[in-house]
Amino acid sequence: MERITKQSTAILNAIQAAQRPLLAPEILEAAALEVPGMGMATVYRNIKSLVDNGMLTTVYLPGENPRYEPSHHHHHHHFHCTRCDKVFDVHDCPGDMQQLAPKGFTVESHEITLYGVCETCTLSPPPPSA
Amino acid sequence: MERITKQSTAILNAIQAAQRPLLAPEILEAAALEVPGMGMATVYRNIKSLVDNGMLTTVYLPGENPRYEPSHHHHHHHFHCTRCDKVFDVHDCPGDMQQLAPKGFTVESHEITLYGVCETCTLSPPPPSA
DNA sequence: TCGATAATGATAACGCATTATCAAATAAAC
DNA sequence: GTTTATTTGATAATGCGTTATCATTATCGA
Repeated sequence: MERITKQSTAILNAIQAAQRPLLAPEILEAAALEVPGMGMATVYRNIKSLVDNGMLTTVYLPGENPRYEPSHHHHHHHFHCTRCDKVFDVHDCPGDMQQLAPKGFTVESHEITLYGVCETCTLSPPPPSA
Repeated sequence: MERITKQSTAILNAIQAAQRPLLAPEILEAAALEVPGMGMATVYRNIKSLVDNGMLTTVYLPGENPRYEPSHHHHHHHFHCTRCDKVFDVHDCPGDMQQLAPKGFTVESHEITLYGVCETCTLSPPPPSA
């Protein structure tokens, strides 16, 4: 992945514009708006390259396929909307978690996932069921 | 899964004795001590049945295969030891997380995973490398 | 503009956890 | 103990995300 192509540009644009971690199929969907006909393999190839470069960070959430976001290099968490299944960054953190662990255990890091309803879904409730 | 068999008994024993969530292969390993020659398919069949019954709860951690523990029906979290990869229950909780979410988002639940070194691994450091 | 070479797209293949299949073994009702 | 239906074990098959293959296309340095 040394050359700049329409596809690699569209993929990077999609990820940076999203402002939230995207699944591989979401990256394809967004990038294909810019470059119609783009293939899934191209998305995976570029993701792999960007992750290896350190430009992209892989976000693992419980029971979910990996998502990808630009590397932030600062500690943050994630909010998973149970309506639209989109994931958003949460920049706040309750801080040290050592006190939660059992005696004798040493906490080195932690991950927090919040679940609920995002602002968009709150403002756009689902249509009444038939 | 209506009949009680050596296998189903051993599987349930293994899960209840573990005092921590187990992966399917860990359940096989433990139950096979009681019933040698047990097959993986039997483990998956019994897990599925117990989960359907509500006896077992599936524990999803980021980037991990599902683990299983007896249904607790109380809110708790998990500690993942980065040395031995075992997962332990954490019964403490920092409480409501609404304040972490962005404006306009509603938090309905949360998951916390702690990472670090468990007591056993702290007391049994790895042997010096060759 | 040309040429070397890397990237793409289509598709096959892979890895791995999980599920289905089915003959043999076994639990439990009679 | 017999009978009958369920469970088991071995193994094939499945699902699905991801990666490899390879002919074609496109980038970019010369």
